[in-house]
Amino acid sequence: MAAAESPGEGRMMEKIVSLCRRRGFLFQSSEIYGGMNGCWDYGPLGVELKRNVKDAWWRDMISAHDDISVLAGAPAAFEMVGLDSTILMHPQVWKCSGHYDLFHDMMVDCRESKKRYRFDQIRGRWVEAKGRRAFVAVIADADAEQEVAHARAMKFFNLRGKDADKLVWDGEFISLEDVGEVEEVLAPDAKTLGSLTEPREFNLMFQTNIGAVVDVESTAFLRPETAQGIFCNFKNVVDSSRVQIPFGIAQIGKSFRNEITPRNFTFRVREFEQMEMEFFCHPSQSSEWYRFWRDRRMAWYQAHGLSGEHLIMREHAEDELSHYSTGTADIEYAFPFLPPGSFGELEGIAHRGDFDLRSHSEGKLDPNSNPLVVELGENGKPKYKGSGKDLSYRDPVSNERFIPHVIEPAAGADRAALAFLCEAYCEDEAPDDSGKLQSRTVLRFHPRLAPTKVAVLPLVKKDGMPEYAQGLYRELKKEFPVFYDEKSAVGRRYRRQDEIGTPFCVTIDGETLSDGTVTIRDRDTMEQRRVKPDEVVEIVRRAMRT
RNA sequence: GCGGGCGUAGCUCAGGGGUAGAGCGUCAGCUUCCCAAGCUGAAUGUCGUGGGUUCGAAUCCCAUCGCCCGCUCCA
Repeated sequence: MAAAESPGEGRMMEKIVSLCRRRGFLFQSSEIYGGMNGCWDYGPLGVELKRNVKDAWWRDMISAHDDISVLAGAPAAFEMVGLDSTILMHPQVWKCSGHYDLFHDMMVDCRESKKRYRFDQIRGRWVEAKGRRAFVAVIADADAEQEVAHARAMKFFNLRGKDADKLVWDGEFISLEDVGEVEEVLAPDAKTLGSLTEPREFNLMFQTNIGAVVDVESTAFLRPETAQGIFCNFKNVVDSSRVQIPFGIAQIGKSFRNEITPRNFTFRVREFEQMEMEFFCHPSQSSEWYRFWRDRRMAWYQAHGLSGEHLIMREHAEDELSHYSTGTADIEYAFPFLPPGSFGELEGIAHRGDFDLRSHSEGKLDPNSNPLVVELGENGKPKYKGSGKDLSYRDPVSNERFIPHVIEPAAGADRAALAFLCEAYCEDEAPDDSGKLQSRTVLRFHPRLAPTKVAVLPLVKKDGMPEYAQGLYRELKKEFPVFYDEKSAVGRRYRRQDEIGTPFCVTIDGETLSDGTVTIRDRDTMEQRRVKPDEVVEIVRRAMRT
């Protein structure tokens, strides 16, 4: 096999996007109406791929999890349960989770410098010179803002150092929010006045209204992450399911973020599917559990085909972490659309301490406080009131009552599917029937992720081969997604299956009719061997399991 | 949101004011006992969308939507 093209080279991503469309993995949403930015539909093969990704995750997290053994690397045995919470939740959820503040900003654009600023972050001071008045805006730390403003004012009024006393400052530094005269503002990176646009609202959460009456009281948000549905149900799950700490609650579902610039195929989109798990444990063991989940999640991607150097784990440096967290790691993949050497996030594994449960109980905590305290509003009361419900946990053995710490592996299902797709994409060469090398496109999916597991092909369309093949097709179809194809030359049919990543092709030939054996062809090696038809199920099953 | 590039058949693209082309793919048939481009035949587009200029627009102009790249933003 000749050298395969690796991601990052050439027009790799264009080829993948083209293949996805041509073969029915992904289509642009609402395409017949011109498309919708940041929205993609999964076609017949794509939906199978993505569902296989989610199934593999769910199996690993929930249905195949062994509650009673102590897994390698784990501090103890643990339980796992699932959940499916709603997309619409009480508006207070997002205030206490921090999303409301984080995702809700007024922004201004500078027409001159093309930069965009958060409206509340721009401060400045009125100054007068040469009979003109200007509001010199800066983005700087409080102790440096006068220095920066002075330098900019000098430059703006075209003054020399000795004329510094001609600058007449008027008043103290104030926020741009308190300035009405937009046309007299010198934007932080501009040389002329009045280059800033009016402040515009940027809401990264999708807003809607509950009920038919539209008013402020009815405003609701589409969830920007699934995790909060888990935190809000923590008590319900504990009270109803007999789980004991340590345990995890997992959920797969759609989330929505009104990204300003959706880009890079399905990597940054406005509607996406998450696979999230919140793992609740005793604070004294949380660091061990963090390391366990971090390594386990990495191993999951590797086991499903991202085994090469395109996958990395990036541990956040100490100074990137919130003080209440003992660790955060991103699992990242070198997507072909990224510059060489850069990686895009597939999953974040975060040690979140007791931040979330306490915020939903006491009121939104100030993430910068240490120890964590409730963030206060201007009136000295909690900025966002919590539920007031006790979300602590009583250990039934020791009787100790504590607020559990949380380890959160949060993965993107669409991003994972895209990474598996990119990693699987491969162009190699294979000889045609005259021995000449021809290019071959093949998706080397892990058999568990492949949309179709087996193709059944009668070698020629005569001598009873189709009938025999159809019988085998029906038999295999009881177990897996199987494809039957009797059209055109067998070589071409092999290539078609390679291109959609079908791991096995079973061919019925003249020998089948005399001795009852079929050939099974391996997608990656293109080697075939003769087996009994009833062995096929076991071969495929085994490949999917490993 | 800003700047640049691009939208013609399922895909890759050619054409550049006078009523739409190629290759591949697809489909049908033939051939074929193992790795796509053998043979024969067929289908397919209001040239992204809307408007304007013109006797006439895929072609020129404007707007809009989408894609790609760079900024910006975002985890």
